[in-house]
Amino acid sequence: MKEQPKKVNFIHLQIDEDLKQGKNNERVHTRFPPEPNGYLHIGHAKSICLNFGIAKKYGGKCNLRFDDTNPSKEETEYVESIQEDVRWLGFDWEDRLFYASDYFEKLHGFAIQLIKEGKAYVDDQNSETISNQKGTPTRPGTESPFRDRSIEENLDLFMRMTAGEFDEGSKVLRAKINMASPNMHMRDPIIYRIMKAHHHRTGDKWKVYPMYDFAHGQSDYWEGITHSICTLEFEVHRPLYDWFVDQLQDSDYRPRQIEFARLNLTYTVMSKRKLLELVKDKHVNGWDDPRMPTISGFRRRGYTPESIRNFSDRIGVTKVDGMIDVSLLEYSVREHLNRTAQRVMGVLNPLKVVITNYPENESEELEAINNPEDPGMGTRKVPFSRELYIERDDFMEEPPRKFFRLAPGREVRLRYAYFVTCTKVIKDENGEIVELHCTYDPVSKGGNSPDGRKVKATLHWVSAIHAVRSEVRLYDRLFSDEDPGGHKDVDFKDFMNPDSLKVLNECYLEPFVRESKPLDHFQFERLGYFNLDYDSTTELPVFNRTVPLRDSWARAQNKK
RNA sequence: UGACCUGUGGUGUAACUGGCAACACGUCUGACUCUGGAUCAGAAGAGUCCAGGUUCGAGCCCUGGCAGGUCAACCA
Repeated sequence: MKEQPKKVNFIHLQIDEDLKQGKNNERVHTRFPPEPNGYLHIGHAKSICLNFGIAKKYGGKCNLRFDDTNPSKEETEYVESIQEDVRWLGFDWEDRLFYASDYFEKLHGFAIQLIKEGKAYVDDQNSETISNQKGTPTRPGTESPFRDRSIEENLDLFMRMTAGEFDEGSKVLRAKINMASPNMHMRDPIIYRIMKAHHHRTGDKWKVYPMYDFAHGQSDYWEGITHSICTLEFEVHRPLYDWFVDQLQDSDYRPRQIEFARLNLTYTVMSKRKLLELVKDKHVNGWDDPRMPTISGFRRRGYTPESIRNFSDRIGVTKVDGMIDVSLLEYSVREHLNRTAQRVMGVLNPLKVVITNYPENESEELEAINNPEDPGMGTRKVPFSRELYIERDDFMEEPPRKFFRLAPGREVRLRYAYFVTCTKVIKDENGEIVELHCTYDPVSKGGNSPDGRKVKATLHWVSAIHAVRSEVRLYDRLFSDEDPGGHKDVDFKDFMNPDSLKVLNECYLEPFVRESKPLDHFQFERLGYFNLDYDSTTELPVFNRTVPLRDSWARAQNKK
């Protein structure tokens, strides 16, 4: 499947420059370093495509590393989902699956080294006191009274912290850097804290855990990462990471951190904390709810890896913090699914049609094209009979100008079938239209008119007795505001769209869909792209609408 | 009253060591069509945050502003 030609971004340019200068023996090695504290979202997909994409472009490597330094938030479930998502997106870390916890021993040794060099000390103060002494961005901090403890005492205390002799929160290990630095992160950052929590990989072995800032840069260093790509908010951490690597460095090799702007999408939230809240408080049905911007949500919704990769490439990579219109994402799926999705006919809001001049108890099979964009996908047979369903929206008793579909006395084409003319409208006692009578023209079989007669519209339809009754779930944006998380005084949940999920139970699809497996993609002609959901049973298939087709009729209506 | 980062059509990105601001999405026309889809053809829309400066020439360089973002978790 062809993908767009890859765009060059500023990171590629910097790598080119590094290569030209012969840095790091001209190696290129990146990594994708998620914390396993939630499911991956589309913003992570951008980072995954970037990091693995760079490795591919430069003939280098890309590691998958879990930054699992906080056992209180991390779980194996997340580790597994993350691997599944990265693989599904089409990327391979080969044998390079790592964990920050792989380095706990080394990190601990490094901390001891810093203590011995007089570059780290144990502080007995509580977090509030330490925080107050840090100062503010505009005012320098003040030094801790424990800053000048002897190396021996520091060593002894740190070993006893490690042994679990002290309570959580009673002591921390801090790097001794500069309390007056204009960069807050250099003001004697905490590098180890006491935590008596069970770790998903190291179990109960450790009573002290390294802070992320103390683990991340060193992990990159030990893995031989050359380009540590991360998001903008870590820019101010870079001097600290460099400081730690300075204490370790034993050659010319050094990872270079490059920051880029995280992805923001309109009408959604993109923070794990907020997504977790939606899941925990049951505002959605789990991390893979098709309305979620998670990779698993998009997968279940019917997005394809190709479309997400193309999207990632189209949005580019910069340091400008912007907001991408979801319509670009939708364009990306439509573009891919248009070329690849099996076409099928399905009626979402059925209106019964009786072809009065078609014989009773008879049926025939008509040939339909599986994908007009790809003749290689072949054709299939669609059953036709006297009683059909068409879309309610495709009939109007009093059609306005420019409504081309069925109306009393009007002739339209039933796709791949016949020309039919509406002869009678049947209503119930409430005046509700319940059935249409039509006649068909037998010589128009297949949908062609031998006499060259034109018809303004082609409708999709399903033979009533052959139809597969299904449930179809229609999704709309989860939030009604462009930037639900961007309001200071309003909680993002206040913007939740009450109509983000609409379930239709009386949908009729052509028999072809019986063959499908969960996640199979279809275009329901004239409606949109859909895929089979995991919730399907043999009695009741369930389909998700991935994205509707562009609909210029509906758009024209909306403008009024 | 700090440090760091960022300012290019509505949105997202381009513009090689200065050389007529380009592309995509979106929007709007029209053509074609057995999907009011797709496709094709075309249009509108920015003079690059502002003000100076250097230069034959500045989105790119310099100076000074302005605006936005990030940083004060024993989170990552």
